[in-house]
Amino acid sequence: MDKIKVILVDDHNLVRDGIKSLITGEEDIEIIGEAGSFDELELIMKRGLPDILILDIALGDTSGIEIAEMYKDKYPGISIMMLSMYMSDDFIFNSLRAGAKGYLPKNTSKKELLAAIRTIFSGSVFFSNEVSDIILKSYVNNANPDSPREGSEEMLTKREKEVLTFFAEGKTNQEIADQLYISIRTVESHKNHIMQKLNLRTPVDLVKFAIKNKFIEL
Amino acid sequence: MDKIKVILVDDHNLVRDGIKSLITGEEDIEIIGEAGSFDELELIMKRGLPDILILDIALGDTSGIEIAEMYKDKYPGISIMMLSMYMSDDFIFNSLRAGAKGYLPKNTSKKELLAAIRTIFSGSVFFSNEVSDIILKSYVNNANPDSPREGSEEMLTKREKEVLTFFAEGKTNQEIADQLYISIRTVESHKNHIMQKLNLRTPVDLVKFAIKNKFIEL
DNA sequence: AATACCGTCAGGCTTTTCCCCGGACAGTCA
DNA sequence: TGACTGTCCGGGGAAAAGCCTGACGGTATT
Repeated sequence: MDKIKVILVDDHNLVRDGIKSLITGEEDIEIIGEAGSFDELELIMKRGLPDILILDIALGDTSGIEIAEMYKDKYPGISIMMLSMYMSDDFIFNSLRAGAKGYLPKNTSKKELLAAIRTIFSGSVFFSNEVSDIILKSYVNNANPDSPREGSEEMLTKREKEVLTFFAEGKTNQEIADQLYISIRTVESHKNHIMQKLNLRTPVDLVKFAIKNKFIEL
Repeated sequence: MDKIKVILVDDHNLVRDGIKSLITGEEDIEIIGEAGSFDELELIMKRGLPDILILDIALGDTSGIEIAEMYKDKYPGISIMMLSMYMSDDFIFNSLRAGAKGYLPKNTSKKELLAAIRTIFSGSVFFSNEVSDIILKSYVNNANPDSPREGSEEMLTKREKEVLTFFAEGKTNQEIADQLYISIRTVESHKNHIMQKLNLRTPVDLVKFAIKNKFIEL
């Protein structure tokens, strides 16, 4: 039987080594490549495709989510497992929406990691109890995690995102208006729309949202 | 010769395994224990003290920085190396102030990790080029990273911290005034003082500062 | 063709914040 | 005791933001 071919993508050497050390010794799994960035990944993908891609969600340049989205269409045969520091439901749902077949926290155990790889390879999806809990809870509260969720950045238009970014960088409405060559009224409109869409109350909430959703660096 | 005794503290198994796999095989270094939380660490410290403590800066319950501060006095013989996801200068300086003898990013190489351990054990401090760059740059800009630094929360009075917290929670000046039973003018004063002390320009900066320094949850 | 949404803009008004001044009082420390 | 700092408060004016309403052309979607 062929081994399960895995490519590892994480910009932290320590994490990559951790996974490697956990997998080494398993006879049915083989790491055929590893990368610390999207560019590296693209290179090694040319040398041979894996069955499973283990992707750090918070990759430096191009995020794991973005990569997953691109590969979902480009390589439909490859299953993607997301690796994340956090059990944030935002991350989980974004991963699902991007087509990931599994979501593992970085404090996972060897047992869980191997189970996840084998499960995904068999064509199923794998979520630890903790992750499924979060998914279930959100179903209960929120109906459907697929369509843009309440308070998710996907509800915002391109322009609104621009305005939000500038604002969260500390620019005044007038400065934003000047920078975008629009009237200050328009800026106000956009901000209002954002607040309504996201159900936020104060400018401070806007800033927090922008940080949470990585519009700006903290 | 005795081996260098190391205890590993990180709440991500993968990272711990990564470090372990890097160290295994080195004859002069021995991992005598590992922990995923401060409580666990306290337990294994009772069974024997290490020479070096490798500490994740972003530990779940008690942060690595806090632990370093506590141990600096409690176990002056133990050298602490901080491990961090980010090259943020805030993290670096907080680590130094807490008495850490080294600062390593999680994407460090095996070579650097081993060099760091051995250097610290020999009594020196270890910083990669990248880290020293940041430290140097800050010296140039900022004079002295030891006494309460420019933009450090230690410069704020109790009252100012209260005001900042309320503000970063999204309260208006008036609301803050009501809550603290002071005049809105006083609130404005406090805010002004904070901005001056921290050298911040906009209210948005205030919010970011509050988040960075954990006055509020994101 | 109708509907819905996006992006743009405006008037007019209120509220809030910002800025630059000033001062009072209490506690601490040299 | 004198100097300093923290905390408190105010005036007055300028700037910014917020709120509500209404509007118009463009572009998808259906």
